[in-house]
Amino acid sequence: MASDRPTPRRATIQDVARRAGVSSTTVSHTFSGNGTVATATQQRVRAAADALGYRPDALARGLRSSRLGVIALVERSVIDFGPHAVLGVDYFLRFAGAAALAAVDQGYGLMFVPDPSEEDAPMVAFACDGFLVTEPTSNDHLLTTLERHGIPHLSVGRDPARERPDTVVDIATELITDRVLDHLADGGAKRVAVIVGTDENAWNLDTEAAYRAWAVRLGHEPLVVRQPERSDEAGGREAAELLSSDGTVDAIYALTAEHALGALALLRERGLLPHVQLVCGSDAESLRAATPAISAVDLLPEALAWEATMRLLTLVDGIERPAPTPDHGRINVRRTSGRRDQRG
Amino acid sequence: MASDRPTPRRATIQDVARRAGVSSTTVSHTFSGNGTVATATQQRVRAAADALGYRPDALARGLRSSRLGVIALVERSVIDFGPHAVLGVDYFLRFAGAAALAAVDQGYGLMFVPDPSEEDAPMVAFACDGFLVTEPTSNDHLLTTLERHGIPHLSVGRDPARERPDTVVDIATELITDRVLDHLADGGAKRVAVIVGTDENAWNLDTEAAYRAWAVRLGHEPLVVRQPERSDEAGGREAAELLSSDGTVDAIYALTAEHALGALALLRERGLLPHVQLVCGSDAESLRAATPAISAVDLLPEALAWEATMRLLTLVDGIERPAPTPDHGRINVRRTSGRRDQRG
DNA sequence: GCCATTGCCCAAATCGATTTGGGTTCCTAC
DNA sequence: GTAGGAACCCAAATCGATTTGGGCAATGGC
Repeated sequence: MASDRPTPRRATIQDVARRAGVSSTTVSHTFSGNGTVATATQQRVRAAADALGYRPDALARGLRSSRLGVIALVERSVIDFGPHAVLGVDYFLRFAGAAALAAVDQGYGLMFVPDPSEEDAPMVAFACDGFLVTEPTSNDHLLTTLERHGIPHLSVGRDPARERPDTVVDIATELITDRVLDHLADGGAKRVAVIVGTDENAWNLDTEAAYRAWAVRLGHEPLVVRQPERSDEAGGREAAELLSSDGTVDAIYALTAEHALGALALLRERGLLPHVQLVCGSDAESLRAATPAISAVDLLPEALAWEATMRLLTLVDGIERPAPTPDHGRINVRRTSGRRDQRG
Repeated sequence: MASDRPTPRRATIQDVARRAGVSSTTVSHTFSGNGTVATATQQRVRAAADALGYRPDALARGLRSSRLGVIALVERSVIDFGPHAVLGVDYFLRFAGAAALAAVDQGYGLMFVPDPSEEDAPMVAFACDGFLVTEPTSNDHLLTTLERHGIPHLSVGRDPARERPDTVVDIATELITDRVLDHLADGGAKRVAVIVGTDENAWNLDTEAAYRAWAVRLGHEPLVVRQPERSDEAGGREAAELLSSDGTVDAIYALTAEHALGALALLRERGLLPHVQLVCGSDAESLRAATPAISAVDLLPEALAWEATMRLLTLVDGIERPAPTPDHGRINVRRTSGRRDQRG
């Protein structure tokens, strides 16, 4: 049904060679820069190529050089939970979009793939030149496979069970956590509690660790509530209920947007605003649109994606690329946190 | 730097053939089902393949059969405006995620690409077996190229300047528009106005057309405000200001989430809620989280993506696939619309 | 004048699969 | 007993590029 049209066969390198009156080797050299080709000949070749609308076949080229020109993006949460169940939606789209743009900027394509080590994964997944894995889980199976096969890869956020900082894009969780906590203290908080998720990823674990260290440093009694990521707003509400019943908590740091929204709803009902501060660990549209707008950490997925893509490509083709921005996580201060005289 | 490890060369079909004591032809036939291979031989081949961890090389296979096993997704808005400027964020991620899952489900990969007809596009973009183009613009250049080359493609939403319904996934804009308008009328609206975008895509144009037809049918005077998509909330606010100054408008249908949010802000300030109803044409987290929560059309991107992917794959490989759901657009009624006795 | 170098170009091998076009056997039917 | 067909297997061509290993002039150095 698709192929009954008189599809005009794409021009090959042979066609160009014939038309320019040279060998295919010369055509190849003209475009790749290998070998030496007289200027006049080059012009003839290019003219012929233009006339025929020649574009080299990525597959044939890839077969020979074993480089396809595509990197793979494996977004754990999206793959595992399905697109409609993704938390912090903005983060993953922004990451994927920016990574795609960055890859394209360097002449590569970006492929969205499931875990290629699974049996039913499309074979082409394995043909990718490198892999970007967001939020690896503990002892991530895919990372193990990639390591064993010597395939270039980078994880965004570390695998908590792994010690390979050379293949990790640091999301600076400790730094960010400290910043948020200091910000809350600066806003007058005497007792900060945190709501983290239950997935075994570095974000959850490192946040909790950094929080405990901070609390110890300041002589606070740590107070951590763990709620499954998928418990959504109900989970956040529940956690906040627990925390507010404590009576001493005057600031909450919730990692996921859903939990923060749930917490906000409860705080509002109980009339605890603006006394209790609230900051969310991953910014999202929904936080900005909430009433009152919730302060949140912008994880800067674009910057992260750009850095990750560039570093991965260097791993892939050995070409050094401009250093990425060292920026990491910025607090968007809204109505639910900050100095007392400035909040609602 | 990446290749100094003693990468164990991947097993080829020759290796398997040697180990099983057969020719490579037989190995190929064993896996493809072509030709005839004795059961005993098949077992030997499979055993050898397993032992060597053989997986066919997608590139080599693709070169011969000119089918890579990858479909391309071109999301116009994301490509053109960049990931952080995307309107209706949820829609595009949900679409991309669902399309990726659907493709994977059928053994294909999904590649995120920029317009491959551009000069600087990665060559591999052209190697894809089929193309999904969301929200084509008027006289979309890419669609023209694909048509000319006879490459299977589908657009989600029609190109307003084109008459090729066979390559379009219908987003049922007329139907949805009627539903929304009826819903508003049902909620008591006597005069409905719409805020549409200025991009020349079918969504904007068809919505306006359907609205005008509806207004004529009911004897209303049509009232349309066009605001650039990128004017964001300020644009929505401005439009709403214009509309409310009219005095007779008691319902607004705004297509983009940003415009709806801007409109809401203004209505709230002017104390026009709940007298003036408000519905948004594309659901998003931010609408749900707004106060009061804004009614909106869920365009069901997952269903759309699933249908589009399946239809495209049928175009690609000729294999008929299960019929998609005929469902299109569902109104999530929240606080800003509906029967008077049920709203805030 | 001769050898070495450089510039320019090409034929053939290669990448790893699929597909074509036969070859063997072996069985059945007449 | 032999022709015709399955059943089974393989060598070689093919896909469209890159890469290797020369070949042939013209140039330069001695």
